[in-house]
Amino acid sequence: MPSAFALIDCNNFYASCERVFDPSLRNRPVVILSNNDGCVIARSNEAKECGVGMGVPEFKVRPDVKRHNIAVCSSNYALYGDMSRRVMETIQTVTPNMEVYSIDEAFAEISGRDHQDIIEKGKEIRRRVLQWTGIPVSVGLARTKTLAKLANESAKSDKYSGGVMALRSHREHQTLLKNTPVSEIWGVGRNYSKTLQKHGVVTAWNLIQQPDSWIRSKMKVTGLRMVWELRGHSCLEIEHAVDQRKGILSSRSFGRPVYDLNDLTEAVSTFTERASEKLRKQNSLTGMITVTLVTDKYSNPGLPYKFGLSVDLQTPTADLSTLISVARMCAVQLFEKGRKYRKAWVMLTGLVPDSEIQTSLFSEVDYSNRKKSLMESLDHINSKFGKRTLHSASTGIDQTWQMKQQFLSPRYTTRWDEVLTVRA
DNA sequence: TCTGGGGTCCTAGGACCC
DNA sequence: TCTGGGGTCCTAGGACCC
Repeated sequence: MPSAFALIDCNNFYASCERVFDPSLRNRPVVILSNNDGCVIARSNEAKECGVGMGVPEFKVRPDVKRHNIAVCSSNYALYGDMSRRVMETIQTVTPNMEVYSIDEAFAEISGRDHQDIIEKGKEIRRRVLQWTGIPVSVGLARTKTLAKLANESAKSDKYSGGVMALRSHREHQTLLKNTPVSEIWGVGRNYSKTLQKHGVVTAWNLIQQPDSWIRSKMKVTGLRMVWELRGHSCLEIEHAVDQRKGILSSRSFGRPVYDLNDLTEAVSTFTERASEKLRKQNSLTGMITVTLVTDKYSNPGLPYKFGLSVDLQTPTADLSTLISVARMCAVQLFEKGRKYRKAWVMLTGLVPDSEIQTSLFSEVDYSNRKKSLMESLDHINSKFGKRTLHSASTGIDQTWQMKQQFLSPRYTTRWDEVLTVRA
């Protein structure tokens, strides 16, 4: 039975989520800002047409916002995360063999009696997701994941595709590669793109003509794999296992510059709290914690603006108070009076499953059963009654450094007190 | 004044050992 | 005192993704 890889991608996902619950946004350009309302991270088609660029700082788009009556939203990850789950569950009802690739994308393997049957299933995914969740998606179908990505792009840009595009014939394959600049290939970023163009490799078609050894020397094995995929040899499979993260990072920019050690340790404690929550959620312990303080990188170009410190924990742990005390110690050591801090991050690495605690010869086991059950109760209470119901005192009360979210929509689908009111 | 927050994989090079 | 080669492990950094 023939089969194909599908890439299902939500159109302008964040903007579409906002529109599901606020119909007044439907015929207006919409942009979504990053955390801290810093820059544009998503745009509706109309906003793209108004010339709003991706990643542009918020203050630079203000004139456009005014001129074109653009709706501006802070990012609402509680809403987007929940909508994403609904979309993924819907896709799975059509094709169980799927991989959640990101918050708004999924790969799937679709088999059918023939090509036409496969395309019909692609259309069914699109129809069902739209009907069940209100989110429009595009579907690209091809022999490899990388080609499915490209097919998806043309499903989006081609008005007549109906949101579904399949690469079937040799000719279609060739035409698409000839029309695709290297910079648009999945796995080619800014740097590789520059190198390739310098050597006269401009389109995907040019790229697949190059000898393997040349590609490997320029773009390593990952690049070579990608080129094979473009040629039509599948090298990347559907990955089901949601594997464990290898590192956990928690960080935020501050809503205002921070000069004070107290504010800084408060923030670092908060990020440690969040990171350790993620750590326990995947049943891991961490062996190393890194705290980094970030100052304003734009005011002194060229000078160091990141200051980090890593501590080997001797024995892996997931205990909040241990982690917070180490993280605070790092912050105190890194802190220098007079610096203008913009951001901090806490990274946990050297993760091990909590079933495999290895006790170090020279120190006590940190993550005792007593601590473990304390942490379990903490996580349980917070998941039942809401985040930060119980939290460490060191994370502060006022949190005046917290990020800005001036244009936040309600968490319609995950909080009872913010559910949409149809008629009040 | 104002510039996101997560992640992954790969490689080079240093430390160390035999 | 001089010397080689091969292996492993770890880390930093660079590339990429959404």
